[in-house]
Amino acid sequence: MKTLILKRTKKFFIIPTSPFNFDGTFHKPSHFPNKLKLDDWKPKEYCQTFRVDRDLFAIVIKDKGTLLRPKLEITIYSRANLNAQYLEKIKQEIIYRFGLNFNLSEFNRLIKSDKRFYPIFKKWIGMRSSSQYTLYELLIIAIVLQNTTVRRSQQMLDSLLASFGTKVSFDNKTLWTIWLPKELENVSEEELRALKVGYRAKFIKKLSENFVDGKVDEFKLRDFDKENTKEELMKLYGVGPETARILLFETYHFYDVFDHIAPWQQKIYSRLFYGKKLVSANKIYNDIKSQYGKYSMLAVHYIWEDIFWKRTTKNIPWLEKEIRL
DNA sequence: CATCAGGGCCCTG
DNA sequence: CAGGGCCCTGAT
Repeated sequence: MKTLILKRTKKFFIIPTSPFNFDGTFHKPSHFPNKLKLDDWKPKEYCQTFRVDRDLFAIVIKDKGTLLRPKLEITIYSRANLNAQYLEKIKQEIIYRFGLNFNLSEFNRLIKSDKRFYPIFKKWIGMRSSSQYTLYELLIIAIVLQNTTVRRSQQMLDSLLASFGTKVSFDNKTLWTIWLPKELENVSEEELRALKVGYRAKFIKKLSENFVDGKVDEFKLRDFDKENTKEELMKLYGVGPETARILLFETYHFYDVFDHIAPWQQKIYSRLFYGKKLVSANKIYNDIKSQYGKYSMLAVHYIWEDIFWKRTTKNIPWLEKEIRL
């Protein structure tokens, strides 16, 4: 097992667009927690391992501002000394991944006319859709989520990390990071299957090859429109419409990717939006689209994360049943 | 004990 | 473009 110790530090500040919600942006309680943690969070402070190209860092982000005058203090932990140019690159990467420069004013006006859910929106005003990960990293997570229960997804990611991940120590903390695509080059499908990832072994193997071969350019896609980005993502082995949708929302910050509702999502939406056990997917789709339009997925995200936040302090029986840990 | 479906996708006909 | 099959696991 590889352990990386990061001792050198550099500090800088980022001013996100206002208003900004620190905890809602840097912590998404709906995401599954595995044992070998990739990040850590407490109110006003967030840290994670952080890949930029082939380099590996750790970052600590602290909330040093307010909702309306936001300010983030970033500390980068690295092995080598970082020059100003490289620091700027890391800074821009943080800004992109967490959507720190997005203008949400139109969305913030829209939610005011929603009498029923405005109290919830108001709690999270300034929250962004974000992905702490590189494209490849989020794809790996999306693949272990496919066609299984959350408990098994956790197990799969943990055993993959234990075999191929890197342990990173910094600032009296230890977190893990996902391997690079190239590091699976000499790993066979059988070895992956031995980690009980099932038929996903082939997906992980071929997907990693796709990245090594340069079949996709994470950064080029940032300039593509939604349809083209989706098309490019779906060229990757193991990526279908649902996985593409997750990436379009979290990695590429498209706010309206509410085009498909899976049965398990349908059950949770039914409770959230109608207080009923089951409402037809078509009705949910039409209602959400007509109310929130080009911010449909973002609006759903606010309501969705809110119930998972509530779940951290109180038991919600129907939700426990639906997420099937 | 057996059967089944799950936070989809690939492949076939 | 509809439908079967897929690795494993926990629920029934």
